[in-house]
Amino acid sequence: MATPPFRRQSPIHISHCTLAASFDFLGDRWSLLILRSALFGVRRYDDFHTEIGIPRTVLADRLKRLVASGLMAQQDYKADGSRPRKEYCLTEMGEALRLPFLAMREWSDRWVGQGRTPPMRLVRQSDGSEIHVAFVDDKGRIVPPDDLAARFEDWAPHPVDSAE
Amino acid sequence: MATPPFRRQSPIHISHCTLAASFDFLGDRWSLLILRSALFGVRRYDDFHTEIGIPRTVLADRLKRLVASGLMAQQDYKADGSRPRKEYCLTEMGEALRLPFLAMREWSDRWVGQGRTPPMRLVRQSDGSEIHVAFVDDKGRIVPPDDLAARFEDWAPHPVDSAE
DNA sequence: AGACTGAGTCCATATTTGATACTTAGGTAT
DNA sequence: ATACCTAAGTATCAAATATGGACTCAGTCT
Repeated sequence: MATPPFRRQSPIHISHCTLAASFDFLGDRWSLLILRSALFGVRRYDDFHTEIGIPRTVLADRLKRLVASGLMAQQDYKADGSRPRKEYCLTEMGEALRLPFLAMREWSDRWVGQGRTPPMRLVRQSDGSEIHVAFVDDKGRIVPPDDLAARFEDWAPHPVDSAE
Repeated sequence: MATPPFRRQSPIHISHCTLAASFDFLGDRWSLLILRSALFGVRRYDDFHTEIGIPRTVLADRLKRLVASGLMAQQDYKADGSRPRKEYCLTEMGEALRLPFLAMREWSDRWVGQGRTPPMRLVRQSDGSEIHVAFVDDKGRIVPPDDLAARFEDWAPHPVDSAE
């Protein structure tokens, strides 16, 4: 699977592709940056605003969409000396993005951060050993990328309802 | 690392974050869809156009950006009975996106494709066993997500030059 | 009561998108 | 050699989105 053969069409039609469907609600720069911050633990409107530099209108819109698509949920909180407010926390669905985002981070550290020491490393809490994202088979062995193959199911087409 | 503590700021400033930088050139719906098709083996302008339904002007723009950022390269090709043309192939850098994209696909099959049988599975070519994307440590053992920790380097800030 | 603050909304302008039509260049058939 | 065909683009322009600044709102603190 290292490099796929030339094709005129993808084997999965775009209207049946959950990956393509997910790009509808998280496939834009601002949503991705919000999710990045959220995965680091940021939760509040103004914190997203100042950290990301996103226009307030766009932030309000994106948070609404992220909540609507189930990635984030509003929660009440109350800081001393101020009135109760809402914060935006990742749901289990949103939290599950950590693996793909960390895979993406390894990619960007390697290919965008050209030789610079990555600012963050992942380690095993228990013994401090370095951690990476990789393909593994069902016996827990690492699979080299060129031993990969794709199997396509014969299925009655059920279009993905574009979660929007 | 299961759920990170609440923070007012991300530990990595956005201007030093290679992940955030990469969202500049691939963090939009169309670029992501083009890359999805490209990872399946699609290479030609008109094939992208008809498969994705992207407006021709936007396609031209996105291909230009993807080439400029090093993810794709133009190559000559010649089909029988027609004149030489250009096609857009993934570079090594673009090909390396397969892992993060497949991680993302597993996520979307699980969370967007709610219980439906995923249209594609990854298997080991050699023995057909099922393959997934996971965290592994340097001894090749799978790491459960809650045994993960992040280590931040003390580094002199070198802003990521926004590859644009 | 009045100032403060986080969390938004409103509005005018600038940019991007999307749909359709047009252009280009070499190969092929006549 | 001429006319036609096709993939790969450009041009144009109305409609949709994004941007940035000002404005609103509702509890808290003084």
